[in-house]
Amino acid sequence: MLFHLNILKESGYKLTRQRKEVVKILSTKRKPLTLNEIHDECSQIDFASVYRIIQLLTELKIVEEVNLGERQKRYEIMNDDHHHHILCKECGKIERLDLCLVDKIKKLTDYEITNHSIEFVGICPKCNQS
Amino acid sequence: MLFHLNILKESGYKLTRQRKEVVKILSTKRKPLTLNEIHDECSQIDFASVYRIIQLLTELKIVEEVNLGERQKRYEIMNDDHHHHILCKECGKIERLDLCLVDKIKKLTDYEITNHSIEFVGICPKCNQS
DNA sequence: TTCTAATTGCAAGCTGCTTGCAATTAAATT
DNA sequence: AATTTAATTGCAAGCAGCTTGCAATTAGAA
Repeated sequence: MLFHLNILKESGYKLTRQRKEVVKILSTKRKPLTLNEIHDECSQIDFASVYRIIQLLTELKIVEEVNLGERQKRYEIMNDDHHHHILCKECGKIERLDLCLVDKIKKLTDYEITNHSIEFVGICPKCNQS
Repeated sequence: MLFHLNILKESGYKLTRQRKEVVKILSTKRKPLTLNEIHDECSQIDFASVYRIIQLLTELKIVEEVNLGERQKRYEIMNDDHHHHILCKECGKIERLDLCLVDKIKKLTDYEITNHSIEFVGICPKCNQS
């Protein structure tokens, strides 16, 4: 929380009531929330501001985008414990997975896995030259 | 192509001009396309029909959803060669990865990986009971 | 306390689906 | 081959979730 606010400050951004509240919500919940869920938790912050704050926090790597193939993206506070997620198709519950090797997953969880996705984003060699 | 059309037929769906054309486009391109890209390739098919055809093809597992964290989902014809993808942040190029173990990826590609996601979808034990 | 550039709230607009419904059509039946 | 009818399509309208321009507000430097 304080650590994350420092990143904001040190990067030259103002510590507004709105930014502090959004960071607080994400730090408390510690799970991937949609923009709407974050907005719902907020007292008196416009949706557009939540949107812009989350954009900024993502750029600064204070939060991380989580994409579970739902209609909307989710956002989770970033710590140094890299992990992934598992989503229940039926009830929508999202749990956390602390391991990321595919083969081990089925042994590690009691879920009946119906889908998984492993996707990478990066810069291709051609783009990397220029 | 014919194989995929048979699945449609055997599942009791009509082989319409529109369905055949969408399957043909996906079979020819053999890469993940957005609804808009599919619609653009079509001659005279309404967007809503493309949408409903893709929904059906996905249910029948003739096509597979591909989620690369973009604004829209993509859809790719499904064969028995399970694979994943790598997207270039700069130029948007999407390449195919025939391996799916994370650690090996960086050695297997010349991309500079900036993000990856491994997400699972399934049925949680509680939902599985009921 | 004053000042000013950064930030916010408001309102309008956009993209990418999603749906209801009447018209059309594939294919089963005659 | 013609008829029939339930499935499928096109059209048009609508919606969720984001995105942006701009005037009002405010954090924090002076």
